[in-house]
Order: sequence, then C-alpha cells, then structure tokens
Amino acid sequence: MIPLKAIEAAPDAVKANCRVRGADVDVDAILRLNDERKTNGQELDQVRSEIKTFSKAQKGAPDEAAREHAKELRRKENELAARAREIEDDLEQRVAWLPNFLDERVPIGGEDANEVVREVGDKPSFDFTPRPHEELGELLDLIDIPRAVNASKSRFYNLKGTAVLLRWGLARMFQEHCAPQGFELVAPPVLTKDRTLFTSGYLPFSQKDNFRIQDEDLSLIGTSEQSLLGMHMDEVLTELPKLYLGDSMCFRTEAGNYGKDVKGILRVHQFYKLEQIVYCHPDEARKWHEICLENEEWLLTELGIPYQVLLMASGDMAAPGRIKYDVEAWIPSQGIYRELTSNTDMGDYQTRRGKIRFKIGKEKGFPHTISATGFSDRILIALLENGQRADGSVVIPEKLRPYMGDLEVIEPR
RNA sequence: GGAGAGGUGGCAGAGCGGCUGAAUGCGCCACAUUGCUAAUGUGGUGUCCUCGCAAGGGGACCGGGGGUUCGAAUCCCCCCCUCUCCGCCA
Repeated sequence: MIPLKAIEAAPDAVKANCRVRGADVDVDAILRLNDERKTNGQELDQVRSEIKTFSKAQKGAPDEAAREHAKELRRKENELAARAREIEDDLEQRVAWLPNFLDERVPIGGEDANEVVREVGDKPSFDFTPRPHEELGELLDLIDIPRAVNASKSRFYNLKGTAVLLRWGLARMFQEHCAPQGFELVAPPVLTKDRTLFTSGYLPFSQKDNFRIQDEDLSLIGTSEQSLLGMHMDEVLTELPKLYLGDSMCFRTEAGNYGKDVKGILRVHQFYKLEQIVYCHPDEARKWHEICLENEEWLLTELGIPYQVLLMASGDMAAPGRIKYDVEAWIPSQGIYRELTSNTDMGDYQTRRGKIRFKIGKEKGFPHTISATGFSDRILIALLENGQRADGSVVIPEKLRPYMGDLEVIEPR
C-alpha cells in the first residue's frame, strides 16, 4: 500500500512508477478524491462538534425548538458521513491498485531485461538422452499423474513412496540449515479470508489465482506467505526480525495458463512448499533478502543442482515487489533453466496493507517483509533429472542421504 | 449442529443513557529517593484523520455494521469472534 501522504508529496513519482510497472491507475483521481475527503471531513467534524456542544448544553429538558435544531444538525451529519464513506471506499479501491515503488537496482523492462546475476554448478553431461522427470517419476514409481487426474483433474499428481521421503528429507535438511539463523517453523492454515489475501498483496491484483470456497470468505492459499502475513494483521511487533519457515501445501488455479507446461509437475494446482518469511527492520531488509537467497542457493549447491540467479526486471515482478531474485535450476530434458525459487523484498507494502507495525523502544514504523521460497516440489524435477543414469535410476545427492536413511540410488521397480 | 455466557486501552478489569477517551490494578516511561538490586513516591503513558510555522484546536475509535435519542461504551437489530456445556469427529 502506498500511503496517501507519499502520493500527495510526489504524485509524479507515483505516476512514473505506474507507467514503468504497467499499472493503469488514475493518480489524479486519487488526488482529487483525497482533497474532497479532507474538505468533506472538515465539514463533518464541524457539524459533529456543533452537535456535541449543543447536546452538552441541553442538560435534560428537550424543548421543541431545540429538538428541531438538533435534528437538522443530525440530518447534515448523516449526509456528510454518507459522502465520506463513498469517498473513502472509492479512494481505498484506487489506492489498492497502486504497485509498490521499485528498488533502484531493478532493471527496467520486460522478461528480456532480466539480468543473470550468476551461474553456479556444472551442468551434467549424459552419454544418453536424458529423460524428462515425468518419465523418471513413472519409471521409479515416484510420481503418478494419471491416477491423480482420475481422482481430481489435470495438473494434479500423486507423490509416492521415496518421493514423499525426498520431500520430507529436503524439508528437514533445509529446516536444520535455517533454524540456527532464527527461522521458526509454522504450519499455518491453508484457507484464509480475503483480508489476508489483500494484506499479502494478492488481492485485488490476482483475484483469479486462488481457489475459493463456496459461500465462505475463505480461499485456498497459493503460498504460505499469505497465511503468515495474515497471522500478524493489526499487531504491533515488539521484536524484529521475525523469521518463519512456512510449511504448507499451496494451491493455484493457474488460470490463463492453459496449455503451458502441461507435462509433469512443473505447473500444478497443488504442491508442497517451505517458504522463508521475514519481517524485519527497514534497515535490515536488504541483508535478509540476501540471506534468504543464500539459503536457497545453499540447498541447490548441497544437492549439486546447477542453477542461475536472476535479478528480475520491472515487468516480470508482481505489484507488491520492490526487488526480486529468481533462482532457476538446470533441467536437462529441456536444456534450459527453469524457475525453482523466487525471493521478493516487499518493503512495507504488505505491512501497511495489514496494519502490521513495530514498536521497539521509541522507534515505531512498518516492518519490511521478504518472501522467499525455501524449496518446493519443483525441486524434485531438478533432482531427478540431474541425478539420472542411463537405466533410469537416480542417484541421491550425498548430502541428502542422511535424511533418506542413507539411500544412495532410487532404482526402477 | 443444539444451549448458555461474553467481546472495553499493552494486559487484567470497572462502567450499563449526559459529569467517561474511559475508574482501578499491573506493565511501561521520566524524575526523585537509594552503595547496587529491590522497594517507595511524584508525574506521564493509545491509535487514526484533520486545521496550524508552532503552541494548540476540532473529529473518529469501548469486536464490525446499521438504528433509537437533543445526547450511546451504555438501549434495539444484524453480522463476526471467543469461552462453557451437549452432540459429532481425524
């Protein structure tokens, strides 16, 4: 949420930001409404003040003329109050659509303007044609898509046997790495109300991305980020940073992605994710943004998965973001890097929306938030494909073995 | 799902039509006292909107929304939430 004061102070900067981020918001209308809100509010306060002093002078006895006068004041008050509500609703709606300001490091442009920060790891070379993960998954009895489709619909999958152990093992491994930094596990509700989605900045922007429960003010979360922001709405935090690892299933409609990545488990309606959520002092946001990225990279390095880090361009970032890194893993069957994790610094955009404040000593303000994937089920794609051998078996990375009962290789059944 | 109770400041807890932005206690801050700590005393201690250079002024907020009234934290209606008992249940 961009505060009204900031819009008043620098309307041109807000307009420029909208232009760069492709947001169609009428900033002048906001300014006009804001002015009207003030003048209308002043009249309202004036009338209310009159009502107050008048009724205070009343001292019990209600005479006819006095009543008429008071009723007239009340009529005026109702009128002005109704108008105030209209103005505020309109204003709120419009302001809600304003995207966050960008960090100065963000490259301006579309997908093509994304910058490769670094490439890490050696891409495996195979003396056979590497199989795509969905084939390996079937061969090794790890992923059963047809039967999940049978029970649900397309874009669902059954994770089976050792694959579930992989998920658990990875979660444990990542958690053990992050815990000493202060990250605390939270397995939150996967259904949240609209206000929570608004706070995290998913509403009103991506209305269609969440599955909605009929006749309820509840939607399935697309990421535990949503729950973990809703968690602290209206709170005044007295300690920062607050570091969480959100453990949850995530649900996405993938509306508008028909025909895209239909094979395998890259783009699905439901998946598991361990998410790093940071609430921190504004001065520390940059530091934690980098730490979260290091954590993501740590895991991939430990697993020997080649990856690249991308600094995302303005056009490739959702409205709440100030700056975002994506980490993409090498996918041998496709011969390209694909997004595995995503790490966004939201500034105070979300905490302002959710009225999440901090008060530490004499200092008050809105904490900054960072949402960064730890890992999600997508990592299995990279794990299987990069670890595969000619016979379809998959070698488990050494560092992961302790979490897998020392299992070294997953063999075809 | 059925029956009852309740939602007040950072917390606990009064108030149940005007003198209440709200008693009292705890916490917190400042000052005083004090070898240190503890204890004690005095004062202060919410958020938001708005006018003002400032000092300061006006307004809103006692779960949310509507209503009654000259006047509502207090009365009425609707919704949400919490607790207790019963039922059901992984």
